Amino acid sequence: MDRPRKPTLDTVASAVGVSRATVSNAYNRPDQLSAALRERILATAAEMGYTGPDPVARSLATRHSAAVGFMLGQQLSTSFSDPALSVVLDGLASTVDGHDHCLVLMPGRDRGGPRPETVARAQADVVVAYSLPDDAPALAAARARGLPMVVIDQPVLPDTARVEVDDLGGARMAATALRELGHRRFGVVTFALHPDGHSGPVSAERLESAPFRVTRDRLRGYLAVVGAQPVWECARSSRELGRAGARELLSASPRPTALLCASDELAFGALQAVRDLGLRVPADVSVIGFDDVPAAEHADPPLTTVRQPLTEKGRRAGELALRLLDGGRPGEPTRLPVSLVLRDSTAAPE
Amino acid sequence: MDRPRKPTLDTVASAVGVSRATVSNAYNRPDQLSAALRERILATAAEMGYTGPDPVARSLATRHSAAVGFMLGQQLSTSFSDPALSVVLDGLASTVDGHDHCLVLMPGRDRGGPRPETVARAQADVVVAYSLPDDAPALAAARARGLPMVVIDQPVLPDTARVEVDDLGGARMAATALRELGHRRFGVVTFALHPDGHSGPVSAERLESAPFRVTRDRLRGYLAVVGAQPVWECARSSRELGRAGARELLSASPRPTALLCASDELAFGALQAVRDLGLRVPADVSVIGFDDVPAAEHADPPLTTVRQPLTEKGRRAGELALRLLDGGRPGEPTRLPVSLVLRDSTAAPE
DNA sequence: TTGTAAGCGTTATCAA
DNA sequence: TTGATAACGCTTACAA
Repeated sequence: MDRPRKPTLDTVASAVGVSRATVSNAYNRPDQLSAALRERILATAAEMGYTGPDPVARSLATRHSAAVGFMLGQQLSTSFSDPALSVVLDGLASTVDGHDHCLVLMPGRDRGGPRPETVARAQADVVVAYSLPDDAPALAAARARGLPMVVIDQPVLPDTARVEVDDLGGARMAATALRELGHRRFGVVTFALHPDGHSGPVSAERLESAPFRVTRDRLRGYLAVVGAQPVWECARSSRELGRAGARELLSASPRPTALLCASDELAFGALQAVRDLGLRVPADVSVIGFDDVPAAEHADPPLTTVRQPLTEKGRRAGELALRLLDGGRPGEPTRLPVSLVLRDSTAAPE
Repeated sequence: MDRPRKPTLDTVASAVGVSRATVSNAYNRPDQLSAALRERILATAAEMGYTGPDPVARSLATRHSAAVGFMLGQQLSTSFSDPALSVVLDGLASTVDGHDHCLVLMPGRDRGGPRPETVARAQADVVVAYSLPDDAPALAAARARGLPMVVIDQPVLPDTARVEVDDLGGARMAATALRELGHRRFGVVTFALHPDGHSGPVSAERLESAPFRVTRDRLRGYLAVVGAQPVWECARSSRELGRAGARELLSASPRPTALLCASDELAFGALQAVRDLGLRVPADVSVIGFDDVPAAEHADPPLTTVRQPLTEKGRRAGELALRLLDGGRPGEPTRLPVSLVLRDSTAAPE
């Protein structure tokens, strides 16, 4: 079988007996040629099985690809499984969707982010980076390419648009509420401070050198209020790891009366850990989360947590991305408010 | 300011004093030149701010872009908010991630799928279609481009790889279980049969002409067992719509003793609707779902549902996509098993 | 080990 | 309204 070479603009052009430019115009600038000719071109094209300009060639010529890239510090699949992240992406997607751009999710991980080669190859006109460590190679790669960038949460980079939240203040608020209820012995469960897969207790030194700004701030916020207290780091923000971490913290004696978690996912695990030990929330142990993901209010008991406007965060990032695409300047960082949502997982210690 | 034209292979080549091909080799085939020369080239490149071959130009020359496209019948943001879909995408993403391909999510909606123009422009080597109506223009567009395609759930198309599940059998199983418990009066809550945004009661004619195979099969499965019973269609698979639909069905008299839902999301809404009316699940009304999303077992009460292996579905689709990418043949459809998971939302009628 | 030359399939500018 | 012609930036035989 003689492989039937795919028709191109040229093929169609010579079939119709016009120039390539004219065929191009038939697709891109209908007003540049007579309706009759255009009709004829389109008909012949259809007949030949030509589906219109090749997207890659077009992108090469126009130098843009109508796509928004997205890079994150975890596995690609986290985009769909982490509740907080997926709400952010929901917001981002709805913005991008409305403007008919594709959303390009980049794979891979190298010290907390896609590999630089991946970034160098990704077909996108702008990228949004989600909570990458300050030193992620992916960041350098994106900059080097000169890709406009919007950064969610971190890091702070010159010439990038930014959307962020007051993690420090939120954490402080949460810890303060607990202290005012009378709690004095705390345990803190956090997700990764460093992209090294470590799980376990956290030293002050490890905390201070952490490249994940968000984690660092939430932790600092907690500790600023409650003083030096045991901290357990989980490699990822997952229920399972939170459960294990909380169990470790709860095995200390005297036992902490309150658990401060860096995310709702971890808090859900902590809730489970308390039950595992035959204890009750909040009678024996108070648990507080961070994010206010949709599941927080349906947890058992409903989770007290620090709310950040996740959908809005994604939406804003999307708007900024589109603006950069149009040649706009990054402008001042967008700072979204946080607030404490009191539910039933917290109470005064007995 | 004189806009500093971005350096290209050519620029670098002449700066180093070699040919363009050699610079290209320095990046793509390190073994084709001496280490020393390569070193020199890379150094000069770095110095000039050249970040390596432009991805679009490279794609044009090689005719592939290391990206897997994904198209679905709902808004882009559903990818992150629909529990069943996001688990499927989780599986797909983890496969794609491991092979260092980008995942390109296509936006837009036109009769249940991205607009054909969008598909024509998307930069991907293969596309995965998720539960698109048989007549979605997006499908034709993808075919026309000659993009290899893997179809999840539907439609059945020649020359495409396929992953599917026995929706009909699963629904039948669920309905049978309820009948055997003694239920005789049912209500059925379904998501869209047609991509027209309609919500309300469903006629037999509307059911039979439905272009959404999955919906049709689940419904047929239910009705085959329970006979002609009232069906309420929701425009989307959402808790809110499920709640409203269930409320309608429950207002009939005599009241149905069991609600058959086409998805867990709808079932969660139905659970709520039963409570809204001051009734109890399962004492007054039994509720059954479909999918077995993670939240099903944590629902109140834990939801009886038809399990389909969602993660596996995505993972298989990913593997098929990668195989097609390597020039493989579509092969036989992959059919994944379903099973009934009995939890606490079903019981014998009083 | 390096270079030459012919693509890859478009868009865009400007003249006819 | 249409057509030359020159980009766009790269890969890859094949020849040197």
